[in-house]
Amino acid sequence: MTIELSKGYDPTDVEPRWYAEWIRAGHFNAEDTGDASNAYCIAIPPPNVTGSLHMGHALFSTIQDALIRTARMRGFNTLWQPGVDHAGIATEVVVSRLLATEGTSRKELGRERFLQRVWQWREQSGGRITEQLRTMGASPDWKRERFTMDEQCSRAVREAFVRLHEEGLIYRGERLVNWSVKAQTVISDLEVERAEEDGELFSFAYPFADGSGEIVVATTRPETILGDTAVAVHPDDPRYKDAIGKQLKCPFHDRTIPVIADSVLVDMAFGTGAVKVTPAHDFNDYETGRRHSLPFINILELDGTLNAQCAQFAGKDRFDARRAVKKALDAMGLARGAKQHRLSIAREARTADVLEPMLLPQWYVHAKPLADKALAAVREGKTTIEPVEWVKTWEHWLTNIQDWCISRQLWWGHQIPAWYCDACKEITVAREEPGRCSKCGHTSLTQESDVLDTWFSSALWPFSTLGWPDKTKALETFYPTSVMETGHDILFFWVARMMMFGVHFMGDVPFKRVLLHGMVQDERGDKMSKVKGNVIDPLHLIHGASLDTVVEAASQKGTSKEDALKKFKLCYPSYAERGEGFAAFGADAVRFYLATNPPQAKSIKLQLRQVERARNFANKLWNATRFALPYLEPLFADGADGSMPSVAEMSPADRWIVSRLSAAAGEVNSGLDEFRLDECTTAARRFFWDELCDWYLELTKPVFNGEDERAKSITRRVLARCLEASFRLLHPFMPFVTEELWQKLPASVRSPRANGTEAPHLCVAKFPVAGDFAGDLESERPLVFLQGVISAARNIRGELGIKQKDAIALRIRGANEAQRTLLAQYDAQVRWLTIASGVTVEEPGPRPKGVGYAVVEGVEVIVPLAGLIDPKAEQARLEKEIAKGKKDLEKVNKQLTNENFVSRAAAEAVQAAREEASTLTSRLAKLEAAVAVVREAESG
RNA sequence: GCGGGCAUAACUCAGCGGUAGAGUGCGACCUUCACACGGUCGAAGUCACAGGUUCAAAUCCUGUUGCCCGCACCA
Repeated sequence: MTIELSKGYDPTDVEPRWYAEWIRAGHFNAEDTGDASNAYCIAIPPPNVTGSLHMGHALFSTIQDALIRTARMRGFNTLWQPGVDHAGIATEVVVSRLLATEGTSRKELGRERFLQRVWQWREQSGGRITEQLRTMGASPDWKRERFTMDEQCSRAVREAFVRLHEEGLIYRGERLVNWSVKAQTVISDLEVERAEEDGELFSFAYPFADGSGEIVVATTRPETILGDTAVAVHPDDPRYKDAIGKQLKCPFHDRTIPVIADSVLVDMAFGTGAVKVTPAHDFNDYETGRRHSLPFINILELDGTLNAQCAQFAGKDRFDARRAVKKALDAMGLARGAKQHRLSIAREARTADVLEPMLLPQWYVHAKPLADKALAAVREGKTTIEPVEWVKTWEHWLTNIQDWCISRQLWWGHQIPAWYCDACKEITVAREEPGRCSKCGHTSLTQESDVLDTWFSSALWPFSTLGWPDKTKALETFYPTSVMETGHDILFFWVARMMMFGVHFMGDVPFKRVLLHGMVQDERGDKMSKVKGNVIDPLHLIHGASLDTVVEAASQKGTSKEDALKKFKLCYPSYAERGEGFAAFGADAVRFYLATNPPQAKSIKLQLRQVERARNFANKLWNATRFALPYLEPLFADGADGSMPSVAEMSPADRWIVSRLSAAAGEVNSGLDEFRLDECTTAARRFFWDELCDWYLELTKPVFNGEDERAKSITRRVLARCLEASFRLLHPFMPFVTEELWQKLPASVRSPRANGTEAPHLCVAKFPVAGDFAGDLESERPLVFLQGVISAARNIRGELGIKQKDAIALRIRGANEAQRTLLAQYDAQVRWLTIASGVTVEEPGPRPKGVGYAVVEGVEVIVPLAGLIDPKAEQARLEKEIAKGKKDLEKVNKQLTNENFVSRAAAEAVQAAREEASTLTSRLAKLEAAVAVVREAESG
């Protein structure tokens, strides 16, 4: 039977088919064996349930799936633990928007009905990201999919909260926090997004209460005057020496505030050197207030309006109040001008709301003791962080860690398991709803309405997903997990917190290696954002999309077509110049492209043409197989021997390609182990394209078209085995096309699983290692010589402009016995690859005229084609060669005439230089003689 | 201000002590029996700058300049 392949590879047909087949076969399922020695596990950094696939997801799924598939092929009991997190704020925003379109709201529904609605949304739309990961070819154990809000994870959350509380590591306290008016919740310092914006610095005067003058202060938030409880100056500032301790009159209140001296808060050189202090609404002022025991006056309601303490401004929105305060100060004659000012503004990521520092009671995790353990784990080498540069960042953050504010004023999330006694106000913390107050025994209790920060549940992820707090077989098998792989931007959010909780609750680190990758950015190195209009949807690359579709997806909704296109062209100049959208490149191409970037590069500049190049590579795999299959036909027969021939049976070409395969396998393996996927893809691509296709395949053509059945049989097996091994090596990076092609190969050449049993699919076949193939540099040498001869002849053809249709009569001089044998053996191949009518091996003789001339390993390559060769072109070509040779020789001679080099350098280095010098000298002599003949011919 | 990183061919990046590499792009030729999503050949780099260490430096050290990323500050 002959399998015929279509002319080009079409991923849209192949990819979904194999994914379904792998799932059907259950290959992604891990087993809770209890045997940790053979286990390999990665817990997915859970994507946001509201999310849809972006380039960051594409990158992490590419990297993690490559590691996971490799481990699986190597025979490990492999678990990639999937799942998503419940993304408190983001989900409430999404569902609230949905409610708005339905004419209702969160408030109107009330907590219970709102939560029902969120769950309904979760069922309907919350699984998109996991579907998209399937499209990428990701191979987690879907049977174990977890959600941070499911029963198992929720139980872990309650357990963790209660234990930490019992240990005194969770407390409730009133501090200054970041309040989002729009999201109606507090957020932690880490989630604050700061950016420079244009603002205004407004100056006004505080008159002294005794009428002896005034102090001018400046502010970007004039409305906070209403909460001022002091004005600070620097103790060493001569301007204000006498003012310290005096009272100032508040413009809108019947109260006075003191002038205090504070060297921490005040920078004498900035503005007037006097600072108004609003302890309840500014982080620095808060600290100042504590240092000086100032009153803390809260001026804001939770909805962003000014409260009853704010005189005539009470009830006004914060931004209206700002304008009103300025106007009022102006009217009172206290305004002292305003100027433009760049300042950094803190916003909430989801709503872009300006955050307000406010004094509110919240729940906190006392982070220091946990952070110390996390620090120790890395210092002791229990967990390694790669690339190592990040260790310093890690240390810096963990040694300066702040307590973690874990309460959120949301409904969607894990409601804090704390109950307030309606009688005595005592707090009872418990795993399950307590019947009575732990202090007074009263039975009327109200549960804390706040929920926990989403990251609290994410921090438990590496073990809550494995069944904690129960002692499970899964934990026994897979904890600590092998690797945590994620973007470096998430080091603190996830990695540090997982480490803190893992070490604390499990007594052991949650992962042995932390691998951090960079950010995918646009072609120019800018972060992807809809505002910039440079967002690329990975699914468009996979399935194909028109330019209109691509451009529309790149920008925010509502951007005009022209605008969006302009932005796209700006951000992707080298692709946009074509004015085309994307062909269906396929998931393999996206994966392979992403894997060609060094993972540790801080930014990966998306080069769309390279995705196309990766697609072309998939097509190359396809076509090489298409070429080979007809010749492999005998291997399809029952009982056919598809084994790799022994070295003794192999031709020099066979030995060469097998040795190259061994080298490639070595590089792919070390690249995987060292988190250098770029090295894997480079090595595999080079082997397959530059060596297997460009050389070996071409060399087999005369064999397959010849009469030597024995040679055919050996070649066939070597070729089949090389293809088969290539697919195995490439499978972690291009799972679909390799599976498709592997299945087309004769069963007799397909490798078994690592344990020796039959592999029904490539995704579980043994991963190759260098030692599987006879690798030996010495055995490569004959082919290197042969390639040198062929390349030399081709170079002469190309540079002298010899037409394709003109066959040359190649002459080789000065070959030794082994080289002659080789040339005889590969006569047909040399003729085929150099378009020669014949190859004559001859003794040295008088230098011929009117020929192209080259020297390869001391052997002369002569291309006689009188009449077709332009002597001037040949002379120029030879002179170029000579110039290059002279330059090289000069360099080597400079070394050799340096006594220090000869006496001090390593013996091998000196020896190599000597050999190089002698080779170059003899080569130059021959080339110079040849050029002399050309000159003579030209003049005569 | 503190910390980290980068500077190599037109572009994106490898290399990190022993004669400068890849892919893209560019130029020429080729629709010869797998592939034009292809083949062959070619051009293209004083490896940011200045010192130092070394027999030998893109590679190690110091400094300078220019970019980038964190963290802090910004009344």
